Amino acid sequence: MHIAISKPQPVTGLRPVSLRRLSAFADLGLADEALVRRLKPRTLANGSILSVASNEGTGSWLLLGGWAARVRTMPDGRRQIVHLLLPGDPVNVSGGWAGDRLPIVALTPVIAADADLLRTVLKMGGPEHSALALACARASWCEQVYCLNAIVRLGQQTAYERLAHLFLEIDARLKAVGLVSDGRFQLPVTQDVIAHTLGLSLVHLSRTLRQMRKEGSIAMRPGHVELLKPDVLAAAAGFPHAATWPD
Amino acid sequence: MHIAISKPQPVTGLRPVSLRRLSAFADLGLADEALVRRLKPRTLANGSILSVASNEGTGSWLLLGGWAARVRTMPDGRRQIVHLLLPGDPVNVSGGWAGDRLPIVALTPVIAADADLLRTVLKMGGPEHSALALACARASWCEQVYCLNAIVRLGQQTAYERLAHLFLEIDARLKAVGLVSDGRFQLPVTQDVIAHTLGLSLVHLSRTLRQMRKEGSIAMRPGHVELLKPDVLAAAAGFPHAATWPD
DNA sequence: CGTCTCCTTGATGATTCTCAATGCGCGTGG
DNA sequence: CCACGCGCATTGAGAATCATCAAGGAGACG
Repeated sequence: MHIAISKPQPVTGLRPVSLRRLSAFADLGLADEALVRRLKPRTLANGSILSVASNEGTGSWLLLGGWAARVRTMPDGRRQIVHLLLPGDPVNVSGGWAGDRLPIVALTPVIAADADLLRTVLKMGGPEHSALALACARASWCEQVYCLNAIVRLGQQTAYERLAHLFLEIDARLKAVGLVSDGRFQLPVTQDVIAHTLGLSLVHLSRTLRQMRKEGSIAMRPGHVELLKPDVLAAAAGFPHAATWPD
Repeated sequence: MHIAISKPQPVTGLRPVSLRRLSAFADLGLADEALVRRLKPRTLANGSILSVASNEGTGSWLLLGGWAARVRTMPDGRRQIVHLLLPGDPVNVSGGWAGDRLPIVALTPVIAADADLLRTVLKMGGPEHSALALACARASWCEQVYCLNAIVRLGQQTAYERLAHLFLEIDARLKAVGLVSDGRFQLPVTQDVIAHTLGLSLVHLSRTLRQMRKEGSIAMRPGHVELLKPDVLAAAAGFPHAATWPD
């Protein structure tokens, strides 16, 4: 069963996916929406570097389509995907999050709105964009929660459990931006990517996927995944990925 | 070779360890120092809960002696230590860090200054304590970096590599507050704690420690560790834990 | 002296990795 | 249109890492 590289996911619905995502965090005003809409979308090829390590103030984006990841590479070449970035995610917009200093790589062709302007505006702290600033801060908070979850996943769980947990997390995140239909979501990355996210070898991940398929817990069509038995997966995942925010 | 539970580490030097730690991040003014000194130290028994999950605004501390940890427990009882808290660490003082929502458990008897007042004062954002706020924010930043490092450690490294990396991290952090002398630092926790930090079984950690001892990379006396061959350990650790901060 | 906690060690088994080979789909160029 | 190459997924076999179970010992403490 193959997972094919696909075209960037289209912007569905009337409002861009970025606005749908951010509105879930705060009631955006008209000025907020206008500012977000003004940001220029760009298309980036698979493998592009969206952001370089230790280079602050550049590489701010609102991800509109396609997947990307914060990656850490070790001197001997081993790679760990620290966090997956999905459509709707703001990246490097709010300050104060160390994850923003990790390099970001496009895992598929990507459409992203250049948010350097947004970052600059929010940094000034004007009250006219306080709702937008709050929304971005909460999105950043959620990303932190996902990273903390990753520590538990990698430290305590088996391959099967890790995969179940990750699938549920992706499902929930994509649902939040309306990218799950009929219980199916697009998985536009190779198994290599999932393996690097879960700290597993490609071969072992492939076997774990097969096991889930044979059990009937999931179904896969090229480039897509369907969670057939979310309760079974949730039982395996063991702990939730709920990302509630403070304030 | 045994690692004994020991008494809380004394506050060494003229200034409390918290001030030594924070001064490394920013030039504290007299008002800052006075505020920190005013916080009341308390003694907490081993196993005490310093902070409860999802309970904001309470459980702010400046750790003065002893070790604590942010812990995540799974429904079936498995535990992962997400982050170790060492003497000098401010915890739950700055806002905006999701790690502050994890439960904190004392791993040894602990001396900690109650920092609820500090948190409140900094939250008001007055300019008279901007340096102190900056120092706390940078400490929080460092903690985030350690958590991101943990993801790579758990996802990509072998038991030996993880242990080497953790020892170097602890060594560097304790050095920063003057708690390493003659290349030796206190390790006041049981091997169980280290195992839960590294996502390893107690037995396997014990064997890995033995291996390092036989190689002569480390030496252990009850409650203490000495890194005899830091270069060997660094080569195994593979990636640095440098925590530089922005702004 | 007995008990308790913690560390150590051995034996065994499960999980996971690595190496290697195969096959499928797809694009490219003849 | 077909042959070929390439990237990706799959599968098998064997080995390494790591976990679990179990037993024993050293030290602390009452």
